[in-house]
Amino acid sequence: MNVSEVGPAQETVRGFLLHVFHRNRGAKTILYGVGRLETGETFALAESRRQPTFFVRSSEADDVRAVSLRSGADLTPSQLTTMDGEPVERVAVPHLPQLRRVAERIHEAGLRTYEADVTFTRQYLIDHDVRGSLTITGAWRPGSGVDRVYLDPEIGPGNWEPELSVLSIDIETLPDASEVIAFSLVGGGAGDVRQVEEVHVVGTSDPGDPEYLSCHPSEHHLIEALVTRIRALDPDVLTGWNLIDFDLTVLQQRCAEHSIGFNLGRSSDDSWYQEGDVWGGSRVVVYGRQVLDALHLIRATLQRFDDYRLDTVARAILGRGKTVEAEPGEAMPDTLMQTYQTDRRAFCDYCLEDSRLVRDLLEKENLIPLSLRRGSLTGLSLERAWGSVAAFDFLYISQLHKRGMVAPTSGIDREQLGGSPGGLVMPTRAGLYRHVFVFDFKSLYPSIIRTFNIDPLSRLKAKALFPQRAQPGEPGMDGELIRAPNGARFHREPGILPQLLERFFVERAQARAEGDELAAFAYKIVMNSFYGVLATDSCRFAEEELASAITEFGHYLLRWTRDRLQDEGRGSVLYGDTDSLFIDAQLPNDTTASVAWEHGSQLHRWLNDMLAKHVAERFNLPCHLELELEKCYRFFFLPPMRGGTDQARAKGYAGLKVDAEGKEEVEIIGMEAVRRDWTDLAHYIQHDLLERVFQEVPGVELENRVLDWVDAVRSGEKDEDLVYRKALRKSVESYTSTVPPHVAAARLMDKPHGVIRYVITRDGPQPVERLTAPPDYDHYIEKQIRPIVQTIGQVCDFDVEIALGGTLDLFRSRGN
DNA sequence: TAGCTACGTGGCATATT
DNA sequence: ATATGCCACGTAG
Repeated sequence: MNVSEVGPAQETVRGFLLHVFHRNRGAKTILYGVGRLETGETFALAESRRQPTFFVRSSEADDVRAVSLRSGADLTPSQLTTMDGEPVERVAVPHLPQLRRVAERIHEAGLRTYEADVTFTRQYLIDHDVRGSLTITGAWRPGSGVDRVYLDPEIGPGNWEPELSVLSIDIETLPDASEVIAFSLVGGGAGDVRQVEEVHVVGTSDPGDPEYLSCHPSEHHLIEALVTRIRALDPDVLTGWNLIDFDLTVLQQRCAEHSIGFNLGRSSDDSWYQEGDVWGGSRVVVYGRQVLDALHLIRATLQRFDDYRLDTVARAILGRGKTVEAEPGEAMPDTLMQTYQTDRRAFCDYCLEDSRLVRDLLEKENLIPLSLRRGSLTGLSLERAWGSVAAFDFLYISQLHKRGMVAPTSGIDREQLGGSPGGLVMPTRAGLYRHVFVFDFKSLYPSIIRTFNIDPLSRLKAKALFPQRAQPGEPGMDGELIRAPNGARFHREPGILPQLLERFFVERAQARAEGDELAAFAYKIVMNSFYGVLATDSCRFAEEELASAITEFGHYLLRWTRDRLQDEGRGSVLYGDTDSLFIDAQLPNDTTASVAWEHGSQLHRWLNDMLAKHVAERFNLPCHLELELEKCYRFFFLPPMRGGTDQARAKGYAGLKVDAEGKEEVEIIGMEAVRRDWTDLAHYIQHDLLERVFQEVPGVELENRVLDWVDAVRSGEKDEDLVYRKALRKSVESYTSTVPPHVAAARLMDKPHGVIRYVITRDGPQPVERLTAPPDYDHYIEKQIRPIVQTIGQVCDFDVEIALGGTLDLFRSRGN
């Protein structure tokens, strides 16, 4: 090694870890980390001093020694305890595979382990309090795939977040994906590093070719070029649409075929693909980079789209889509092959645009910075930044360690979690109302957890003082303990979860104050995920009593608020769901927006004062619960259930929302107009009619409006709007008990998957890709228009049969 | 390499008139 | 023909 190349021995730099992994080298297991430094350089670190560890109870240590004799395991006493205060000993082994075997043998002997499932890399990050950002202190030397290599450096928490370089990739293949014919690369630079936009195809170059195009004589050369280009551009993140399950999978196969090393990473190891058993669970490991599939990211945001093709999502978000469209009745890959052969320019533009769309989508939705933010809160890599259980685990175990405790091993003979109730839905009467206020509890579940100190540890502490179970009933106090409506008790000494939430609430407010809405949003998502995690089997800290305590406190608070409002004559509660109350304050019809909002604000102050007083009096606790005046409807429509009763449906309503300035907007929640499995025809009609209802148009006008729609449908004018969209949530073959229409349509397709778009024709359901028969207009009038009209007709003054039935008969008699 | 429950609706398959 | 149960889906929160 050249001495002049060695950096100063104790220099400390800030950086960001992109990828942490381990390698079994001889009898040892070595940890590696790869990332980017504040200086812009890349780095790798190797840690050889640690041993994989887990814990066992000191009381069972002798039995453990007997069981793990000759396994290389080394037991040493520790200062740590289990969550219920039992001392533990540390079990260390030099080699990770041994750890699995030893832990298994201990479990088989009926002995308990702690944190035996916490991965080696996770242990390392938790112990050093590193969540992405870090500081590195130590000597380094230049490396081959990275700029600096550190051996056994000291690391600690950091506060620097990089601007990551993101390379968007798209490959084009023959229609059966058997051969790669082109690829495009877009992005790749961070800061002042260059951005690229390039397309590579198999073919010979031509003077008319666009500048961004490179030609390669064969698929072999093309793939070599792709691997070489990615490594040369050296991005932190690889992305693309369905990149993991299509592009990289195909690429790996073709690399194998051509004996080209499938190495897209920063180390000398080949990249590899792992199939996921759940949709979106697959991943690709590229050493030293992160692979973020834009499709997975978009799905993780829970935004809803008609389907998840790049074209559809890009049109919805960016307002522009793919540059080549499938010919009617032809599959996309075939149209694209046509283009490849006849118009290379168009083909290349198409290929390039696909990568650009992905880059622009991520940019517009801020998904990379958001993943980065989330990862920085939860200690997870970008790829896993959206996993709730893993995030909870990381945060909770980190805090347990700080309190001198270790967590139980996950997934070892834990009895199944019983169900716990969810949110409370208040029964209501259908109708059209005026001047309705919507109040809701801000971050209800996180505030409940914080206010009532709901936490695995505070429950264990309460149990120690008061072992017998309380009966469910009114919540309150048992001595100093807090008693939830489900009978679970909690100690007052702040638990880990409430403290984490308190810190997050504070940091979120700071982020807000600094105008960092992205960070604020990341905090909100993470805080909201805590309750769900406590109710799922896959989380080691979950307990039925914890989940029920949270939701049943929610029931209690919602009912309490409703009763205060009604008992004090402040308004009648029309509807409520989980954390919201819809209140008819019985204001005069001609109340202006500003007067209504002023009234709402008074109600709001009154409610919050009462709430704080109540929590103080009944529980002797500071109240972190807060009601918010969320909106005001000038008109509010609660639709009746289909059966013809006057009972309102739950989770569906519409209203004319009005802000304090008097600006009005129709809002529809949960009803047909916002459901993907209803046609656009139904969407438009429902919106149209509701808009008119809120304008108080006379019944005759509604009748005529419906007649117009019916005529338009029969004339063929609305054929575009007759498409149903429904997802196949399992494979076509596994629909055995019934054959619903979307499955019938799917069976007419080549390789049906995802969202099926179909039309009900005179020959039954047909996918839009294979449409042969004309639409069945009677079906649409009966099944899409009639139910919508009937729902509204039940609370408005017009005749449904005149609006629909008359025309139906008229056209039938013409021999339809 | 796993957040949750509550709810309404449509349509098919089957049992009952 | 009509009632009923069950499945599947998408949605609210």
